[in-house]
Amino acid sequence: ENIFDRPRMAPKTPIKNEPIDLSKQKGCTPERNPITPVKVIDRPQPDPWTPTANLKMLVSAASPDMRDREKKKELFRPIENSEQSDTPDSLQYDIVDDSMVDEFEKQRPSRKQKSLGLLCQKFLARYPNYPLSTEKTTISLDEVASILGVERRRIYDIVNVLESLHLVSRVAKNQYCWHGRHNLSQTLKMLQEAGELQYGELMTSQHKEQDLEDKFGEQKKETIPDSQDRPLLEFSEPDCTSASANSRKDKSLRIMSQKFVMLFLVSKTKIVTLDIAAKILIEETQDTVDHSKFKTKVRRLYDIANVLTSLGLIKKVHVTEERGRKPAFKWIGPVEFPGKTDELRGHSPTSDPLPGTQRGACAQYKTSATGKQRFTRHASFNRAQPCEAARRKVNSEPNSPRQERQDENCSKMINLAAVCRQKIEEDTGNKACDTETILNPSKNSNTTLPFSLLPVPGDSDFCVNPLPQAVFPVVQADVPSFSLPFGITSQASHPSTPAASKTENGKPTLVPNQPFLCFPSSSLFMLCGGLQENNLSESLPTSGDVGHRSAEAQAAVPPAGSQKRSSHKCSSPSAPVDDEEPAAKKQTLEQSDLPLSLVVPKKPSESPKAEPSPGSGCSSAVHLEMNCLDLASPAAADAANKESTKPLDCQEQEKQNKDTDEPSPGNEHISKENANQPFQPQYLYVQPTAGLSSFNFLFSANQAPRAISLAANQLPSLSVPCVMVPSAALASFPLVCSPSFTSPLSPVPDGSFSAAASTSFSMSSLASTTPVFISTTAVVTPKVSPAPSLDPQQPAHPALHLSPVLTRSCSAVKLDSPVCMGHPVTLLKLQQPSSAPLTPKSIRPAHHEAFFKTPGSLGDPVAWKKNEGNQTRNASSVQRRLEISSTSPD
DNA sequence: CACTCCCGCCAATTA
DNA sequence: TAATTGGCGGGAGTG
Repeated sequence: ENIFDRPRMAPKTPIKNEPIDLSKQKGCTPERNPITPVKVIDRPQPDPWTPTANLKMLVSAASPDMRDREKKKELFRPIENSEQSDTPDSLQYDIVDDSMVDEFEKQRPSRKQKSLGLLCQKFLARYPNYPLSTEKTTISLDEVASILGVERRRIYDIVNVLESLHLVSRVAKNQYCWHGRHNLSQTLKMLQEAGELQYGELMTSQHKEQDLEDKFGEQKKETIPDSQDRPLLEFSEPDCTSASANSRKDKSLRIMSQKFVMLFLVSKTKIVTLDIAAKILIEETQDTVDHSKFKTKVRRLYDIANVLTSLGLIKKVHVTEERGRKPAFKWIGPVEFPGKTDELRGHSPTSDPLPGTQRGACAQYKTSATGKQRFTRHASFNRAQPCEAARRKVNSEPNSPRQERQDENCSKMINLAAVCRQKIEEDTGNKACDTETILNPSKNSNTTLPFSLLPVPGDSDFCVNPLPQAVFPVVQADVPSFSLPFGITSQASHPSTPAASKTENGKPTLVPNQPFLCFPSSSLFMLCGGLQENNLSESLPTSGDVGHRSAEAQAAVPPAGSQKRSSHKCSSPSAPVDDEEPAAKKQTLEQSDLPLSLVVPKKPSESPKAEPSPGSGCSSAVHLEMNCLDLASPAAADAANKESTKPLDCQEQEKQNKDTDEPSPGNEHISKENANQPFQPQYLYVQPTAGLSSFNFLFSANQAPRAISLAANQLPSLSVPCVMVPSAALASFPLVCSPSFTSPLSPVPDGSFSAAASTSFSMSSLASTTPVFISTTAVVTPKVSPAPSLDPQQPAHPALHLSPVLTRSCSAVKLDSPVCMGHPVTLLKLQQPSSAPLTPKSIRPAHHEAFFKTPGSLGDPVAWKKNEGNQTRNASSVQRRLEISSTSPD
């Protein structure tokens, strides 16, 4: 809307909003400026000051001015309104009926028009969900405020929440960097983990009965008044370094936002009532339970909820309890995050492929394990290192205030994550086992994990280890031979493919299709999505799809969806996806899920391929998400979407569009937008397994427009979009990256999109690579000479886990594929979604950073950070999964 | 009247 | 010290 308006506005009066805008605009944004005048003009001048204002504005577009204008605005408003105005918003641009319009519209933009939610949508509309890695979009608060016609204060409300989810990071003073949803799954995953630690208990109990409140209250106070809370808090903050510091921080909207999200992620029902949330969030605890405090908290929660709603992560619902109906919000975002992210860990310092510089860039990302990464605002670059340290330790010391805090938080997060991981590891023994979670994960995987790979069989170690530290490593492990199931791919594709593709949202298609390759030892992975993906598809069996969907439904509501899921699950092992819980339903996830499920089925098929040997092979499931990457192709996406699935994350927004395919899901889901992205092809992800160090990924991402195109061209020959190569491998192989790329590559991958880079990669890689890769599909592979390398059968290694999540996924896998179970099957899943891509993170960051900061600061930290970034990106991209179970091919 | 939540004062932080 | 951030809560719009 805004966009549209703008144009018009410019000329005229644009803006709906208020004069303010105009004024601002004038000053600020040149863009519009052109006309800006209008308002002024129009308005009668409102004021004397106008002139002045103008001057000021002109003089400085700067923020200060902005403010003034705000004040002025106020003045103006009346004027404007009276004048013409316009309708503010959208109403109509046309003022055709001036009279009518003016009167009505102008008057009031109505409160709704000014709502934070709407504002947030406008804000989000300005940036792509999955920006190319290469681009780093910077957001100028003043500019945005002026463009959107609101005071800066409001922008802070939005940005703070977005920052809590890592969709943006603060770069400098009035500047934020837009990251998009690439990292969203990771972030969510982290939050979920953290939330489980902190709130797990509560939620569980609470959920059961919805009355969380009551119980809640009780529990909280009794049991843990603090304990529970605290964790989080701490989480967020390190030690508390200073109480003082805390004070503000703690309350911070950011933290509240994270906690709020955690509640959803932890909640089985995925529904959280405001009052409960408020109670929980009032850390203070019991003491002050003041009513006023509660009230304030609720206000803030509304603010947060509005933003989250705009992001498509939650939706407003009402819970009717005995007492009556209460306002509540339901999580409709992705539920599972498979991949989790180990990203952080993954990167080991040394290994990082990334160059220091890049890292610096990455710094923003800081990756912490999960999401923490926040970047610190400005300096983050530097911080990268610290982060790492922090993550290890948990608390980082605060260096600078904010950053520190963030860092701290991160660190806490990290710590938590670490803990989780450890647990996982421990569990690992089971490795595969982990089941439950896993299951979910699987579904989720899309979302979350971009890549989760699970190694199944043999790799337990891998899996495990990886997590803890570097996630990636796993991969490295050895996968001796990697097996790729090319065949699989193909197989998969056949059958369902078509259907699948469509069915789902498309997104999957890719995934399934994708060929994935693993190299055993060397560890290479490739993922391909084909452009074609659709076709290819391997689609998994449809059923899978179904499952997904159902899953979605389930997630949200057990009832409807669940069945399906379960069934699916049951039915097909592969389906792992489903998790039970799904509560997850998160749409996004769900969406993802769907795809997954699709995938899943395939998996089986795949598996055969994959499967390498148990031990040896890696089985991993990788999920890739592809984000749509691009949004660019929305259209496509849309089209695709419908069915396709996938894209999920990215698309959540889109989701809506889509509709849900499924019935059940339908409910809410609609949102799924997933779809779209599907087309996108693939993503390349490189997982770093070893935290990068070990692997390099290459993605081709089709997705990106560019990429795609390229990919297409080039790829065609190849089917594979992505390839992963272990670092070692790289070394060995020339192809990997061109030298130059190498390092970059890794990063790139995620970025995949990043267009250029990735592209290049692909290309280059392709060319060179040949040796290396793998394509999944036969077709694809053509070039693949490498195939040989592949060894399909060889076991792949699973191992890529990145994050704990991964682990889960792994487990899930197991579950899923019972089939597999016996065998050492390996599964590969790729999730595109955000999560997976751990590796990627690094990549992205790099990009970003590079652009921005880069300066020296980059240093090491950067590298890993980059990784994170990359991952993120990856995640965002559409997810796709491939699963392969070695064993069960068909 | 209850639910939402906009608005913007003003303090904490930063630069 | 000035500017940027952002907590906070009054109170208005909605239903």
